[in-house]
Formats: sequence, structure tokens, C-alpha cells
Amino acid sequence: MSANTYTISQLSKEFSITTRSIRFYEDQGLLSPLREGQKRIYFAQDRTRLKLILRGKRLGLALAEVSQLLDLYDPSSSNNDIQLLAFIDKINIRKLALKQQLQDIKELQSELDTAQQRCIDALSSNQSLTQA
Amino acid sequence: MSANTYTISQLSKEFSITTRSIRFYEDQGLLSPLREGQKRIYFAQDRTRLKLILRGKRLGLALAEVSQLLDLYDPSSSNNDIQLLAFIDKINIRKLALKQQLQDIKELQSELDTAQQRCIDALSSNQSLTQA
DNA sequence: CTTGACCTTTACGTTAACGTCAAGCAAAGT
DNA sequence: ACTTTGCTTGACGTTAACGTAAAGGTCAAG
Repeated sequence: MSANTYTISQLSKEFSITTRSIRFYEDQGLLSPLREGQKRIYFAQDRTRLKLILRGKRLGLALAEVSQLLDLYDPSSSNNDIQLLAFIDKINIRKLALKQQLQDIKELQSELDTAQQRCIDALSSNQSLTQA
Repeated sequence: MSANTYTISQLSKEFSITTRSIRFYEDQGLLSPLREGQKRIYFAQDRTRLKLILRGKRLGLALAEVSQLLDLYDPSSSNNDIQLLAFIDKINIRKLALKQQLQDIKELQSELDTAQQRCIDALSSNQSLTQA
């Protein structure tokens, strides 16, 4: 509750995830909050890490990949160059997938639009029948 | 092998999926190819359905959702309007997620770019050291 | 006839990312 | 003192979408 610290449930509410998830990320080595007695205390840096984790997840990365990604932000690990190139690749692959998804959505959207129109037409002709 | 038919392995190669997946989709009721003896024969319509299945998957839809989606293309099912609206919703949600992903990728990309630059700088200063 | 290339069904195994109890400590309100 | 509220660990359960044998049918080539 002191300055710039968070409890686990505060974070869970802020990011709309369960406390179970946060503890799971810790189990997997992605977070390591301080302990006050047996309670976890999260600082701004932990919160930032959590943010990065969630962003990674939104990008479809597995937790293990997110973990490696977090290493890139860590100045203590030195063999960054290879990892970095690997991730740039990963991001580029994701960009390609996104491009495909956008195309898929465009197609599907237009198909849904025409189908929707068919439904509207059908409904209106039903109405004229019931009104007759 | 006759005109406009495909074997399971032909389709699996064409779409780079396993035969197991194709049979699984059939198990789930998404495909129902003809049988010639005990072998499956796929026609153009089946191939199209498979294409739609894969597109749905790329969009992150579960197979059950893809199944419902395929019903929309089926003229025999009549209560389309509600399903249709549901899917339009689903697509819109996906569009929002995509928007977020694009944002995430932009952020991550620029971070990777600066990190990459750091690496390049580090490498070049190493080189000047080894060359000295 | 046998080998090899495909095809088949059945069924148990796998993986990730949690969900869901269970059982209990600890502080704070009433 | 009691209850509520929030936190803890531990461990088993869950789900989707297949993977992976196992065990065998079929058909053309050698």
C-alpha cells in the first residue's frame, strides 16, 4: 500500500486477469516480486514487466518466448545479438500473419455484408407478407 | 484421380496440413467427403470448405465457430439472421484485436529497432578494438 | 508374391495456460 | 472472540487441436 507498490489483486484488476495468471507467470520465471512476510509486493518495474508480458501474449507469443523477449530488456544478459535477430524475425513473421489476417477479415467481412443484406431483404419481405 | 477430385494427401500437401487434421475436421462435422470403397474423395466444394476452415482458423476462430460459420454458406439452414449478427460481432471483435496487435507490433518493432542499433554499435566498437 | 506407397480406423498421449478446489495464515473490522 | 477479506501454497482438472502409434486394407510395380 506504500508509495508506488501494488498488491497482486490490484494488478489483476488493473489488467483484468486473474491472480492465478500472475502467480503462474511468476512460476514460469517471468516475474519475481518482493515479499513482505509471505505477501507479494509489486513495484513499478514489475508492473511494467507484466505489461510487456501481456503485450507479448496479445501478439500470440508463448510465455517462453515472452520470457526470452524480456531478457532483451535486461542489461545483464550479453549475448543479445542472436536473440535479437531471432525476435526481429519473429516479429516479421507476425507481421506477415497480420497481413494475411487483415485480408481474411476483409474477405469475410464482405461476405458477411452480402449475407446480411440477404437477411434484411428476407425480413422485409416477411414483413410485407405479415402486414398483407 | 478423376476430374476435379482430390485425395486426402493431395489436399494435405496443397494446404500444408496433415491428413490427421483433415480427418479431424471431418470428425467434427466440418467435412463429409464421398467414399469410394473406404477411401475419401474430395470434390471442389469440399476443397472450398477446407479453405474456409483454414481461413477461419487463421482468424483465431475455434473449429466449433468455424462450423457455425460454414452453416451461413448453407442455404438449407434458415435461422441465419441471429447467427449472422453473432458473427458480424465476432468479426468486429477480431478487428479490434487486430488493431491492438498492430499497435503492439509497432511498439515492439521500434523497441527492437533501437535495440538492434545498440547491438550494431556494440559490434562495430568491438571490431575497432580487434582491429586496433 | 512381395514390397512399398497410400489409405483406413481406433485410441491413447500431448501441450499450453490457466481453472478450480482445498486448506490454511494473518490482519482488520464489529 | 469471531468473522470477513485477502493472501498464500499445492495439486489435480480442463480444453482444443491435433500427434502418434498400432494394426491393418488395397493396389500397382518389380
